[in-house]
Formats: sequence, C-alpha cells, structure tokens
Amino acid sequence: MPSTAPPRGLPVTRRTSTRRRLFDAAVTLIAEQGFSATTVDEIADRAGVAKGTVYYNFASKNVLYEELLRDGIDLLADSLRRAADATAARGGTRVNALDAMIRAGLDFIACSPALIQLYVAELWRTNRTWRATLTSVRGRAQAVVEDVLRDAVRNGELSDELDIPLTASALLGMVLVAALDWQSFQPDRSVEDVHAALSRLLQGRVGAGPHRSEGP
Amino acid sequence: MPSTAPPRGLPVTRRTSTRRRLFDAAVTLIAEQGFSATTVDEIADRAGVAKGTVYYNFASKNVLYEELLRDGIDLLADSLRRAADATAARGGTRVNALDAMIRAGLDFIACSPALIQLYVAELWRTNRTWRATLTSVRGRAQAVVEDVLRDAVRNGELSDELDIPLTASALLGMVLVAALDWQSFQPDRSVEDVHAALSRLLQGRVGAGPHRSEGP
DNA sequence: ACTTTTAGACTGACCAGTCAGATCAAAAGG
DNA sequence: CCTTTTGATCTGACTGGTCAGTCTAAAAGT
Repeated sequence: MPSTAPPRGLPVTRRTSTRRRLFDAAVTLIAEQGFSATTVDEIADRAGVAKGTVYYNFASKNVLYEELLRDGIDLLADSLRRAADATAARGGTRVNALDAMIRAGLDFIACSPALIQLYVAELWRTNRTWRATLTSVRGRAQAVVEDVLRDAVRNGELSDELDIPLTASALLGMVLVAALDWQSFQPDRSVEDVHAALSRLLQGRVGAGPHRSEGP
Repeated sequence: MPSTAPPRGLPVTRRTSTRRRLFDAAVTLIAEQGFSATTVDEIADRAGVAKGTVYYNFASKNVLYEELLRDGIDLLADSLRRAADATAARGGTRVNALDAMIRAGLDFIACSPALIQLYVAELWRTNRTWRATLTSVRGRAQAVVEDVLRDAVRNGELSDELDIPLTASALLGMVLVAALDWQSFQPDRSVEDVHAALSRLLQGRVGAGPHRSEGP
C-alpha cells in the first residue's frame, strides 16, 4: 500500500520525481487533446513509466488531473503575489503592482501555456466532477488581484466605486486570453509588446478621456 | 444518400429543424462534459431523435461539432458588428461603439453561455482536429473589434501607438472571461453591473492618471 | 414519389483500472 | 566490504465495459 501523502519537506525521492514527470506529461497531452481524449497509456508513455505506475502514484486519472490543476494554479497565484509584494517593497503604487502582476502573468504563461490552457478549458464547466477543486483554485488566484485592488481603493489610489470582484475577473481574463492568443496566433511578438498593450489598457490610455457611455 | 449541403436560403424544412435541435442538445452537453465525454447517444436522446438521425444529418460527431462552432461564433460576430454599426448610425464615437459591443457580447453570453464556454475551451488547443475551423472563426470575431479600433485610430479618437491586434484580443478576452465568471460564480449580479465594471476599464477610469510603468 | 426519421441490434476498437510478480535502494547483518 | 532482507516502487498483460459508427426494414412527413 503506498503511503497516502508524499513526505512533508521536499526530499527528492524516486516517487516525487515520478509524480513530477507524470504531471509534466499529463499537462501537455491534456492541453493538446482534452482530458477525456487523453489516455492513461499516453500519459505513462510520455512520462516514460508503465501504466501501473500511474495508478501507484494516483488513485485515478481524475485525481491525477485534480492534483495537477491545484499544483499548477497555486504556482501562478504565488508568482502574482510575489510580483505585487516586490513592487510594494520598492515603494511602487498599487497600479504599479497591478502592472507588475500583468507582467508576471505573461511570463508565467509564456513558460507554461499548457497549464493555463487547461484551466480556462475547465473552469466554467457546469460539470460536477472538478467543481470544488476548480472553484477553490480560482478563488485563490482571484484573491491575489482583489487584495491589491482593495488596497488601492482603501488608500484612495482608485475610486471606491470600483467593483472589485468583477474588475479582478476582467483583469485576469484580459491577461489570460491575451497571453494565450499571443502564444497561439502571434508567437513572434515579444513579451514587451504584449505587456505594453495590456498596460495601456490598465492605465486608461485606450478609451481615455471624459467619454460617457450612452444609454437611458 | 443525404444531400451534402442544407438548402441555400432558410426554408424551415423538417431537416433544418432537426439540425437545430441537434445543435442545441450538443452545445449544452459538450459545454457541461467536454467533447469526448459526450456520447452521440446522449446528444440524440437530448434532442429527442434517433441515433441514426444524427448520422443522416451529419457525417460524424466531429463534423457536427465543427458546424456547431462555426454557426454559433458567426452569430456572435454578427451581433457585435450590428452593435457597432448601430452606434455609428446614431452618431456615437468609436469608443461608444466599443462600449456597445461589450454590452452586446454580455447579452449574447447571457443567452448562450454554453457556446462561448465551448469556444474558449477549444480555441487554444494545439490539437490539429478543428484548428482550421477555429482559426477562421476566431479571425472573424476578432476582425470586428479590430475594425472599430482601426477606425478610431484613423480619425484620431485613439492614439496611433495602439497595438490593434493585441488590444482587440485583450478586449475580447476581458469580456468573455468576465461574462463567463459572472454566469458561473456571481449569477446574482445584473448585466448592468458587469457592463459598468468593464466599461470603466475600457474608458480608463481604473488605473487612470499619469502613472508610468516602472522598469529600465 | 421522395426525403427524412425511427428503433435498436451489432461490431470492432479502444480504454480505465487491476493485479501478481519484478526491481530497486537502503538498511541490517556477517 | 559483501550479502541478505525489507518495504517501497514499478511493470505490463489482462479484463470488463463503453462508444462511434453501421445497417436494417418499416414508418412518417411533405
């Protein structure tokens, strides 16, 4: 019987390295083909292990996928948080922090587009299977952005009419979609170009000015 | 042998109504479960049709899905275009037109979230299967936004330093993600709230002001 | 007349998950 | 040192079920 939890710290046992290889193989294949279209045999092949090893390390294909998502998105959230904290430490404004987070998001996606591709593919499924996992993971990523927005409102840097959750989700969406589009359809552009375009949008240099939306 | 193409105009034959029912059934099921996890039997059941009918109307499960995507996203593009044109006809600015498109996008997604859910789930797959279909469909939707941005730059309403394709994709992403998030995680909010939050972002009332991004 | 739909049995491929046995690495014993 | 032992880890053939797609003859729709 395998122990249910890996060792607390990170002693690089054979097991943890196998799990890592399985994660890597699975994230790529599933991003390419989708979860159901990817077979456990393919994952095992790509990871260079036998099929049985997959089931020794994970209770099921579903569990493998869940842990994969949790692991990956936590990494993204950490990276965003670090970017925001670093900016704060350097005495930047909150808007500067948001800008730094955009950059961190772009860098992250440039490194592991497959993971984010998975995330957006599954996040809004009405399916029950991974709802709990996905909701919690989404919450953690979203919270990082919301915290910075909240701070900015509190110290008067942004208007207190700002709708924090909606704005956070729009910002996150803007970054994720722009980055994936960049990777898929304009891979020749530099990360600086993409960052500049998003930055401009964030800092109100697109539709800026005293325009008012029409309406009743 | 079924004729390969449906009638040119739109005479509501028995056949076209069956195809419509199959599209509706398929889009919901696939959005819930994913393409591979959805069986042809389920689609037929949900549409209230025999399995053979599916294959009488579509060459394969794949083809059904392709036509479904093409059909649906064209509807979205049309709806965005109409919103932009209507604003122009009323003499609004281009930024007003973008704002109207945001609203049209939100309304569309409120009506058929499943379709957009499908679209974002598939769009960035590196998979070959539907790449051609998806690329062409994406191009059509993106072009609508780019056209308005281009016009706005041409007549001086927006800076000519604007990166049109990147900004278009960011705007589209912002709307799609915010709308899906709204439907899934905050369905109690009104469409007006969501529109207001996005509008504020578009019109530069979020990070507005003479901030400059940090960096070398 | 003809197109379209029905009901559902069937097949051949494919795949998640199992299990009995092989292999490894490190500790214990000599 | 060099065995032996032990438990953890890995292997891959096998099983039972599932599903896309086919095929039929008859019925229903236009």
